[in-house]
Amino acid sequence: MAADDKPLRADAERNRRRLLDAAESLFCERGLEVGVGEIAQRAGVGRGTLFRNFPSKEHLIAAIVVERMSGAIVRGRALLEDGNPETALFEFLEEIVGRQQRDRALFDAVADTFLANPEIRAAHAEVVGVLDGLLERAQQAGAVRGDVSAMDVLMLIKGACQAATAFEHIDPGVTDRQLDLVRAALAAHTTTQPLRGRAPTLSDIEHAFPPAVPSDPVETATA
Amino acid sequence: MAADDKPLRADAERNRRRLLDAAESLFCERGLEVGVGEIAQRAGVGRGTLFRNFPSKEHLIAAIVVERMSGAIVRGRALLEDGNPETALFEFLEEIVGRQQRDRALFDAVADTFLANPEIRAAHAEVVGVLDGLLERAQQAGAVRGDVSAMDVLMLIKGACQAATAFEHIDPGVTDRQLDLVRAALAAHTTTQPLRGRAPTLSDIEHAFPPAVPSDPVETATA
DNA sequence: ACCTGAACACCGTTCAAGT
DNA sequence: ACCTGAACACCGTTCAAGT
Repeated sequence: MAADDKPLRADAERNRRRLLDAAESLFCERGLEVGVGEIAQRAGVGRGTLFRNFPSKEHLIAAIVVERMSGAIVRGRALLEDGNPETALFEFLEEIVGRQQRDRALFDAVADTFLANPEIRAAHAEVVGVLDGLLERAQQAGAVRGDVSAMDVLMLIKGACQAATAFEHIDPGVTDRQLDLVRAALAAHTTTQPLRGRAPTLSDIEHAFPPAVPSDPVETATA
Repeated sequence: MAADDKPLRADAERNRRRLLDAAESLFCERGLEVGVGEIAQRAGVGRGTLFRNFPSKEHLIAAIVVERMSGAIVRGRALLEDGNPETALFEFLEEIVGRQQRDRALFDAVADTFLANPEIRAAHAEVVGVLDGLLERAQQAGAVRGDVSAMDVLMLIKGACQAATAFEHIDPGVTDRQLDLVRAALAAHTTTQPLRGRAPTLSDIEHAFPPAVPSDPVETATA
């Protein structure tokens, strides 16, 4: 619901793209603290145009993150089609983790924006959906233990993501190494005791963030 | 090296403590974006006093993080004394992860500050040291696989940390669950293929951040 | 030596005026 | 409809004046 409702005027659409491209490359180069002024300048538009397209700088960041995530989703769907059940899951995990490496702090912002931004929540839900498909196939093939959920796995690869963003340029291979450890944790033939608690699910998150207000905090009338 | 060099005047020392306490509780309550003005006010001092004690807001945050980390270090040392080799390691991991839960975004800031702040690097090195001791004992007891390093483990628990900060209040038990998965990854009796790459070590980090300049970027002469 | 708060610089956001 | 850039608000940081 929402997103591409009104077809936008031609030049407006073009400006929006330019802003996204400019922001993406600037964020990649120098991190999230680049000013909106510089972004607008690089895009060849005024500052006001940026805020016409995106309600705030955070929304701009969120839009880029969403684009990145949908890239991963496409890859994941392809793996669901052809990939072999036993390995496709881990190829998808590598895909996700690999994206962290390219965009530095971009994904760090997700943790915060997560809470508020509905578009990111939607993209996240799709990632979990694809991951769930890949996971179930791997489980039915007997390659992965049956008592874990997609969100279990998503949390598990956080360490690999950190390795990718912070240490890959120092020690190439840490990321693969972390993923190997994740593999070991998910191996089906473990004689380890069963996991405590219940498998976390998407609705746990949805439940925590009700539709909510359009983000503007209600102003308290000053006596 | 550094830290408590000069014994500080009595009132100055007291102001420093008040600032740390005020900042700690305010950060806990409303996150890192609380203004320095409000922190100084809560501490009962002027804004200037804050910047006399801490070169920047980030340094203030770092100082709090360091205090928290040394709390964990104390606990870890105690576990090295008496705790039994097979379980002490995981008790320490629970200790670390538990701290994330209490302080919300406080530890998120570490990932960034990490790079620059030497005091945090020092505290971090101590954590790795203690963890290394606990890990080695567990390995010699045959409870944990022998091919992992302390930093391997530190990265692995990142997922558990995220669970602790973001999901524990929704689904109590996720953190324990994640730690169980870490346990499975570290189990000695895995028949999994060996890990790729080499075990990451502390000197990998040290090597990446040379003593460095006092943080002020050299100004480029104009024209 | 240390404290204070007014002043400064910077950056995200808005909005009246333009096309 | 959309674009623009000057103006605004906010916040981290500095510094001259005080004790």
